Amino acid sequence: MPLSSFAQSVYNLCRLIPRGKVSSYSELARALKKPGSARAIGNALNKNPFAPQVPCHRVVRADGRVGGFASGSKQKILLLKKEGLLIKNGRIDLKKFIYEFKDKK
DNA sequence: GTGTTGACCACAG
DNA sequence: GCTGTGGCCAACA
Repeated sequence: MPLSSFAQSVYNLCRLIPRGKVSSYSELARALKKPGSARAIGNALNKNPFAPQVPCHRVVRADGRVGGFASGSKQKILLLKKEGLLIKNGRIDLKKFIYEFKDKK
């Protein structure tokens, strides 16, 4: 297996984010049942071997900032704008565009 | 096994 | 709004 199980789970969740919405690294971490691993999530997405197949650009920071991007945060913002999101000063209105993963209990 | 790095987060000032 | 500090986790040397 070319990829670690952790990374696979991350990409798998990214794929589930609907177009026109975004999610946060923390949110992904919670979906993985590993809260606090937001940093590790970003690490996995940075390598993202499935880009642009996987919409990793739909993952932003918890405070609404775009965070980073392998091709430059600018490119990330542009992609999100194309998806119909509103970005203000490099920031996103999470209240409107955040996508929360359903945690099956 | 230890230390460094990184697309992070929360808190304090 | 900003910076700085401490803490979290995974990957790599």
